[in-house]
Amino acid sequence: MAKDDKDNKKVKITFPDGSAEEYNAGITAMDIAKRIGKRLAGAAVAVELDGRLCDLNTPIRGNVRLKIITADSKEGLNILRHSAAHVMAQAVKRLFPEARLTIGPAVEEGFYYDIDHPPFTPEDLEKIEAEMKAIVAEDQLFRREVISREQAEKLFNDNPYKLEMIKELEGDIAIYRNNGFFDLCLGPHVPSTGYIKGFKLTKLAGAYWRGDAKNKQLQRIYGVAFPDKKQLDDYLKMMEEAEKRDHRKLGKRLELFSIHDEAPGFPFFLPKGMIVKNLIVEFWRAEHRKRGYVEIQTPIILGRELWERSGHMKNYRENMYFLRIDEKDFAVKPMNCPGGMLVYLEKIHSYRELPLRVAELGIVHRHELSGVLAGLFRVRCFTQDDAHIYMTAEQIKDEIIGVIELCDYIYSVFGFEYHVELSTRPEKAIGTDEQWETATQALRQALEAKGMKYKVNEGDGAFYGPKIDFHLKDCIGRTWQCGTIQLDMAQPENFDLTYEGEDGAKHRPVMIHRTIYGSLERFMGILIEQFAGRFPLWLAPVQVRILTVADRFVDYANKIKARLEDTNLRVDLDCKAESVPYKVRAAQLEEIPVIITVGQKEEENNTVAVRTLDGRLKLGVKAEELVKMLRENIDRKAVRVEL
RNA sequence: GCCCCAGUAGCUUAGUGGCUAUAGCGUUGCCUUGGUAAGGCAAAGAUCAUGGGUUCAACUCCCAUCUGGGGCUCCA
Repeated sequence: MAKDDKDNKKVKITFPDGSAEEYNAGITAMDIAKRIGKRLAGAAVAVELDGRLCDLNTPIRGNVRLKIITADSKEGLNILRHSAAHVMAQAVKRLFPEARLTIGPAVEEGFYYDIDHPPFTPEDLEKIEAEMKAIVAEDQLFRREVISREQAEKLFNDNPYKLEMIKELEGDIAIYRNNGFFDLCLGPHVPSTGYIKGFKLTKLAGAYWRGDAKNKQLQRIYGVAFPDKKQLDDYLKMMEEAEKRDHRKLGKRLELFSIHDEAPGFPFFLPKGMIVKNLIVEFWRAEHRKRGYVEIQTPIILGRELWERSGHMKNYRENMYFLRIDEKDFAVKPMNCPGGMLVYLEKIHSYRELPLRVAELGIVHRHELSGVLAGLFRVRCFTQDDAHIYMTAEQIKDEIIGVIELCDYIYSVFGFEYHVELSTRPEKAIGTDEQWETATQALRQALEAKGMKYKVNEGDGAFYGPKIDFHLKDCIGRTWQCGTIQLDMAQPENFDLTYEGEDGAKHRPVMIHRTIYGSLERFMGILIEQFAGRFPLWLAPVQVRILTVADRFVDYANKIKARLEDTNLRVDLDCKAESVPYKVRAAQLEEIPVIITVGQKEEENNTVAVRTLDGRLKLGVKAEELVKMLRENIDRKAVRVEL
């Protein structure tokens, strides 16, 4: 790009819609944004010049493709949030000059900054927020400066973190100044601090330098930021609403599960939660049977030698529970695979049996760090809907595609959206480079064959192989890994698994571990939040509640109840001496999908009055008619009851 | 495990160095016999998470432990 031709030269600027205009060289994107302001959806915050993000006040000296970035776009929001992080850092430095800044990126909904300083208190947070408001009110300009390495090292000589970062940077170094504050930063930024209109500091946390627990713990301050106050308020309101769907609260209110001090991280399932759990298992079994899986169950406690052989003693020990019985060491299984291996080894397998799909709903125990436990999302004991598939190398791709399809189908029945990640070789790993390469390629190819978008997590695989993970969202937008497909080219070696090939010789099978729900517990947590406790009819613990208008209709109510129960519906009866509105309200609060009322009119005409959760009422319905309608809703696993 | 915050009837919650610790929901009993999101009255229900300390006096202040929440690290 030309540098010094700022004279009266014209530059040609091409816009994303293909149109082009000529301007005097040296014009800034800000000027252009002002001229075309009305055509922009939101406030201009930055610009993309030939595909590179730049500040709005960058002078344009050559022909370029130009795209104005507005505050309502994804990039625009990131820029705004990153600028908010700078403002926060500036506020912290004003209030706590001895604090050392490290890094402060934009994240989804907001930003954070990691700061080396003794822990902040919630009162400090308020002060910092007030100081930020002052800085925003001052509307300070953000100015980019490119300096040499030496200048940078001098400027940040009191900050070892920044010096470490400078060392890793190549070429000249960019800093941003606003008023007296400066920070190492690639940019771009919004033109001035006044752009940051709706923000709030949300939480304090400890975080390790470079994300490594061996390093010093820093103080992380999180905030959210939006282009205006209204969007911030909407966001805060939405979060408040979302918290009402928290599975921990609903689990208690709807009597689904409980967790006690006597067993932290080990959930109890209550009768209603058990109904839901059993139903999702039933569904899972049916779908697996259709796809040629067989099911086994292996012990929860297995001898130490097995874990030595599988490599778990070496690679997973910290997470395992041990016990000693009759002077012999045992471990409680953290994974199902070693048990599955023993089953495979029980007989000689032929190539004709492959792919061999062996499923197991295995209860596993893992000693997770106390700080990570979270309701049903992160527990120490969970049921894995595991399966091991043994196959030939040629079968890998099709098998993985089959699992991807099964996952997609099952999630779609629940109406879940998900995203996929591919994780590659971690530092702590067994197996050779070639094995890892082949295995990772196989997963990649399957994903590409299905045309799936995926994110790559370098070094995030299991110690025995690379994996594809399926992530589902909870009510506040956090994602949790549920389904997983893990290629394992190591365990078949460890256990010397073989099959007899067409040539009569022994061959090593390839094996995958996979789950769909991941953990029944975690999946149920997601399920509860997804439906906000209002389960579809086929999953509802109580499908129909019958209520009586007065005591003298209890006999008739019982007759109706027996009738419905004959068709396997889950029905209960409320004949409390309370008013109808009272009992209707109670049933609605329990999220019971169908409420039946019986009184004089119903008994005389041998009918019922049916109310659904949406408040709709249907009078004079015959019992057979109702059963037929409910069965139809259950059979197609309808999300909302339609009568 | 680390950082920040919290812990009062089954649930939601008031309270604060000082008589016997609020209230609503729920539960139980009685009255009411009703028509689609709360009828009335009454009773029972709390060693204020646990253990220490400070004080004439602690639910309240301090320390430790446990548990929970949000992050970090880790992971289904």
